[in-house]
Amino acid sequence: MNMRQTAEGTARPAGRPRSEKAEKAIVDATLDLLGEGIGVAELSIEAIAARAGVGKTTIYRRWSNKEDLVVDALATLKPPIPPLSGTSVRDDLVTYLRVLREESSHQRTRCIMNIAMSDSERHPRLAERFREIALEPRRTALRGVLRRGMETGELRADLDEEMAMAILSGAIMWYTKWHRSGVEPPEDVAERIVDEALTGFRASGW
Amino acid sequence: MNMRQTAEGTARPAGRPRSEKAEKAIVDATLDLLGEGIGVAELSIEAIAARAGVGKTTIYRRWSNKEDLVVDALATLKPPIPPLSGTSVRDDLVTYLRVLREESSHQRTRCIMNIAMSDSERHPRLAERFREIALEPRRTALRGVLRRGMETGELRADLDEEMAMAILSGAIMWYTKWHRSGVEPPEDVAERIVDEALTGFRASGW
DNA sequence: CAGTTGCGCTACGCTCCCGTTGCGAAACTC
DNA sequence: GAGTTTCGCAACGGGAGCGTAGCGCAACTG
Repeated sequence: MNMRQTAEGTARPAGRPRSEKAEKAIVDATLDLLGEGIGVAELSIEAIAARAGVGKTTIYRRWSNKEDLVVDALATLKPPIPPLSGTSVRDDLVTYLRVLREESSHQRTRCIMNIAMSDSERHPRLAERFREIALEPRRTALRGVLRRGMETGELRADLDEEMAMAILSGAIMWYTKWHRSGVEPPEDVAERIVDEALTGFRASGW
Repeated sequence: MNMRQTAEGTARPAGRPRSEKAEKAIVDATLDLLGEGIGVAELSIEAIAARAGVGKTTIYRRWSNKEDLVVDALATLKPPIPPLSGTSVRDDLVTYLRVLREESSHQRTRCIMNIAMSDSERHPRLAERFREIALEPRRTALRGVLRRGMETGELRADLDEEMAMAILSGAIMWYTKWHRSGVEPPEDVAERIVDEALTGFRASGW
C-alpha cells in the first residue's frame, strides 16, 4: 500500500501536498480583483497570481479555466441574512431591506452584483451559482416573512408572493442603483418602500 | 476666399469631406458589438473597424478614445416611450410596464442595460449619458402619470413619488432579470405588478 | 535514503490589440 | 489641373496576457 490515510479516511497520494494557504490566497485575490471592479473578461490569471503571491502554475494546476475559478471563488461568499424575528411583517421587511441597503454601500458587494447581473448571458454557470448562493437563500427568507404574514392575517390572503418579492427587492435595488448615481439612498428607504408597498398607491375611495 | 459656404452657412474646408456613411457604420458596428454582449472593456477598435468595413484610421480620426465613441453611440439610442393616454392611472402604468417588459426581451436592450449598470462605476460619463438619454425621459413620463393620478384622486395624495417609481420600475426589472434566468416573465407581469402595487400588501383590517 | 509532487520563479512562443505610418485612390476646393 | 483631405488597406513595433516548460527547492511517502 503506497497510500496513507488522512484523518477523513481518504487516500493521500505521495509527494508534497497542495498548499491550502495558496488556494485560499488565490480565491481571495480573485475576489479582491473582482471587488475592485475588474470584470470577468478582463480578469487575468497573471494578475491573480501576482496579487496572491503565487505562481501561475499553481493556479492552472487547480482550475483548468477562468470561469471555474470564478465560480469557486463566488461560492465562498455568504450573504448576510438577518434574523427575522417575526414580531411583525413590517418590522421583518424593514430589517430585510435595511440589510440590502447596507450591503449595497460596499463597493465589493456592488461589483459582485454587477458581475452577476451583466455576465449572466455570457457565463450562465456563474449566474446559476450566484442565484444558488446569494439569491435563493434570501428569496426563501423573504418568502417566509410573507407567508407568515398571510397566515396571521397581517397580509392579504391572496397576495401574489412572487410579485411582492419582486416589488420589494426590485425597489431597493433600483433605488440604490439608479436614483442619482453615486448618491446614497436616504436613511429611511427601507421603511418608506415597505410602507408604500404595504399601503398601496390607491386612494381609499377607489 | 478659399472656403465654400455649405447650405447651413458654415465654412467647409478644402479636401475630401468626411463620409457620413462611414460615421454611421462605425456607430452601428459599435452598438452591434455591444448588443452582442461584448463589454466596453473588451470592445476593440479593430473589431469595430472590421465590422463597419472601415479602416482603423477613420475611427481614430473622429474619436480620440473608446469611451467617447461609446458615449456617442449610446447617444443615438432613443428608448420607446409609449403614449400614456391618461384614461386611468392603472392603464397607463400597465402600458408603461408592458413596454419595459417587451424591451427587455431583446438581447440588444439587455446588453445595453447591462453596460449601463455595471460600467457605471468605471465609466461615470457613460452612466451619466445613459441616465440622461434613457432613464430621465422615462422617469418624467412615469412621474407624470403618478402626479395626474394624485390630482384626480385616483392615487393617495401623500404618495411618495420616488418610492412609487422605484417600486414599479424595480419590480419589472427585478422580475425580468432574476426570476428564473433565461425564462421570460409571464404575459401579465405588468398587470400583476401594477395591481399589487396599487392595492398594497396589507389586509384590510390592519 | 530515494521517489514523487507542489512550490515560486523565469522564460518561451503565440495571439490579440494598441496607436501610428505610408500607400494609392477618391472626393472635394479653387 | 493643382492642392488638400479622407478613404480603405496593409504593415509596423510594442505591450499584455495566454498556456506551457524547466529550474531548484520544499514537503511529503515508503
